[in-house]
Amino acid sequence: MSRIHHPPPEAFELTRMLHALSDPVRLEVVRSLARNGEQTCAALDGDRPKSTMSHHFRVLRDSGLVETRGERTAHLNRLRREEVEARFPGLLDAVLRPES
Amino acid sequence: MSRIHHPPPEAFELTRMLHALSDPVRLEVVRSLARNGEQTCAALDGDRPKSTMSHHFRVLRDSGLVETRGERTAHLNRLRREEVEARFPGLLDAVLRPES
DNA sequence: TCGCTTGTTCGAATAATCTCGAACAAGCAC
DNA sequence: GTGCTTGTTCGAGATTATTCGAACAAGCGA
Repeated sequence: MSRIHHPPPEAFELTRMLHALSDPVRLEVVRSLARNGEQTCAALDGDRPKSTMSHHFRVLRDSGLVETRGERTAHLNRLRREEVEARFPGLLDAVLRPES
Repeated sequence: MSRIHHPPPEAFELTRMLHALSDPVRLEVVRSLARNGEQTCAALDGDRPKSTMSHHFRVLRDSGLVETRGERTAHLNRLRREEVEARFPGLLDAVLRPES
């Protein structure tokens, strides 16, 4: 929690979001969130250190792709599908195709 | 000329292409090519040094977004629209929207 | 309270990217 | 040939990303 800030859709920047999506680890996280809905950070690390994942989640949050809800001790992450779709229509669909 | 290689669509990698698109200069180049068709490198530099633009064009080529045709002394660049669309449907449309 | 769990933050090392001047290659005109 | 133009390549510097251990904060249960 604390200084976790989520930008409003008007503040989304395309290049920032594309950069966030251009990392294999983060892209896999986004796909898992799209497939399985809300998940904790722990469920999404691929045996990677927590500090590494925390960094990736921060990049995803700053871009607007992910919202982290600090419920209880475990944080829940969700994909901001509607907001991203409204701001950059078609982008998520293109990136989430299984064969991509 | 020389070692300019253009990957076939099967070799396109999504993360690589997203990274190529995540730079403001390169995104502007891609948009200009989409809007105006084939253009030389000189027509696309924004008063940036040639070596800088050459670097960006190489990133764009390696990702599969741009094809450079070495006709005469001036090289012509074109957006590989159909190939990108076939490999990652919807991606270019999403990125080329004017309001993005 | 103590211990356990989940994530964040800090700091540092490593790696990758971006930028740009200088030198080079190739085509064209004269 | 010389000169001019267009781009590439090389090299270096500066900036930014990525990775990860260590320390920290906060919630929950015994």
